[in-house]
Amino acid sequence: MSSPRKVSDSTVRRLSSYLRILRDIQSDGTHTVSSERLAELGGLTSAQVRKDLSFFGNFGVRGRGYDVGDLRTALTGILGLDRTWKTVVVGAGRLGSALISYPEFPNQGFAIVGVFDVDPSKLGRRIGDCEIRPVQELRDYAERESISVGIIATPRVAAQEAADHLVAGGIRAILNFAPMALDVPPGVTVRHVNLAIELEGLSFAITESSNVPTTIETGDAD
Amino acid sequence: MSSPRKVSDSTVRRLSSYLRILRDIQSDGTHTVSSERLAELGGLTSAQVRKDLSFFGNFGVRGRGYDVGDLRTALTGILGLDRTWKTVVVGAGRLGSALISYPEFPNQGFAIVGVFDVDPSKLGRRIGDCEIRPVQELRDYAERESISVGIIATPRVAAQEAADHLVAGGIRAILNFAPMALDVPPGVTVRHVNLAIELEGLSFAITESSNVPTTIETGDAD
DNA sequence: ACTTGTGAACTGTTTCACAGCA
DNA sequence: TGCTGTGAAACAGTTCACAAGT
Repeated sequence: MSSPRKVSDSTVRRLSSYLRILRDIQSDGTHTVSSERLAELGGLTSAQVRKDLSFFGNFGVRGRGYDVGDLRTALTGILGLDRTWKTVVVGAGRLGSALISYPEFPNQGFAIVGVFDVDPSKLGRRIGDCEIRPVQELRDYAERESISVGIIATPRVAAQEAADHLVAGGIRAILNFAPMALDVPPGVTVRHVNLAIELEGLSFAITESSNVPTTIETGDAD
Repeated sequence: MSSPRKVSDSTVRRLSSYLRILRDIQSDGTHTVSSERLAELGGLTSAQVRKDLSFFGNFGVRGRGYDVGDLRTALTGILGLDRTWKTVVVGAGRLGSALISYPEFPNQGFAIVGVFDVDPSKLGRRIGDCEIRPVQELRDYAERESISVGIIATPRVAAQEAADHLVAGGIRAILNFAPMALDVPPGVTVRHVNLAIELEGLSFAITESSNVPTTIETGDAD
C-alpha cells in the first residue's frame, strides 16, 4: 500500500521531528507552514525537508506551503502512530519501572499491557497498571494477547533470552536497552538504545576537544 | 596531541563496540584478534574495522592481527575512558533515579556525584550515594566541583533551563533524555537520547512491513 | 511572486582490492 | 602465507538550483 522504496533511518528520525514541530505550531494556531520555516524550527535545510516529505507524496501546495493539520495527519499515518501498539516490558528493575511510567510511551500509542521479570520475589507486585509476571509466561502471553512490541530492560545476560521469548511469541519490534547486540530473525526490527555508547561518545568528544585546543568544532546538538 | 582530523559519529560508535568486544574476548583468554573476527563479532565488514582503526594509528601487525590487550588500551585512551568524569544528574524523577543506579555509568568512568531537582519535597532525600539538592545550587556546585558532564532527566519544560545552569557552571558535555532539542553554545557537546523517536522508528518499521507483504528487508539489529 | 518537487552536483561513508610487510 | 593499511571505486545521503504550479 505504501511506497516500496527503501527509506533511510535518518529520514524516519526527521519525520518524527517534523511531526513534533507540527504539533507545537498547530497548538499556536498556525495553519500553514513552509519548508523553510519547518527547516528553521528543526535545525535543517529547506531542501532536506522537501526531499524527506516528497519521498512519501506531494503534501505541499506550490507558492503556499504545507497545511499543518494535513501534514500532521499524513505523517502520523506514515509513522503508524494512528493506532495503538500493544507493548510488553521485560525486566522490572529500576530502568524497566521508569520506562513503564514514562508518559512518552502512551503518547505515541504504545500501550504497555504487561511486565515480566525472572525474580520470583517481584511477581504479583504492580507497576502502574501492570502486575509483574514470570518470564516463563512471556511467550504465551505475547502470542495470546497479540503483542506487537517488546521492550527489553533486563541485565545484559538475560537480554538474548528475553528476545527469544518475544520473537517466539510473535512480536514484531524490540526496543533494547541492554548493552548488547541481539540476534533476531529477519522481519523483526530492533532499535538499540545503548547508554554506554552515548556516554563513550561524550567522553570522546570531551577528550578530543581537550587535546586539540585551537579547534572547537563540536557542539552538535541533536 | 591526538589526530586533528574529523571523526564521524558512526566511527566513534563503532569504536565503543570494538572495545566492548575486546573486553569480552580478553576475558575468554584470547590474546590476538583479526579484523575479520572483530567484524564478525560486531556484525560489520573487516574493511570497516581496519578503516576505523587506521584513523587513529597502526595498531595491527600484518600477517598476525591485533593484540587484544594493546588495542583495548589504545581504544580506552582514544575514547577518554582511562579517567573519571565527574557527572551530575538533573531531575530526580523515575528516569533520573534509574539512571543514578545504572551500573554502566561508573563502569565507563562516569561518577555521579550530585543530583538536582526543583521539587522541594524531594530535597535532602538520598538516591544511591547522593543527596538531592535544589537546582538553584546547580550552577555553583558544577563550577566548584569541576563537573564535566550533566545528565538531563527532567520533563521537557525544565530541560533548557537545566542545560543553561549546566553550561553556566562550566560543564563540557550533556546527555539529554528530555524530548526536545537543547540550545547550547559551541564547545559543549550534546547527545540526545529520544525515546519517542526510537518508538516512532519502530512504529514506522512495523507499519511499513505490514503494508509491503512481499518484501521484508528490515531486521537490522544495532 | 512565492514555494514546492526534483534531477544533477556534491559530499561523506562504506566496500573493494591489492601492495606491503611479518 | 596471512593479514594489515590504504588508495580507488561504489554507494548513500545532502545540498543546489531551477522548472513547474498556483
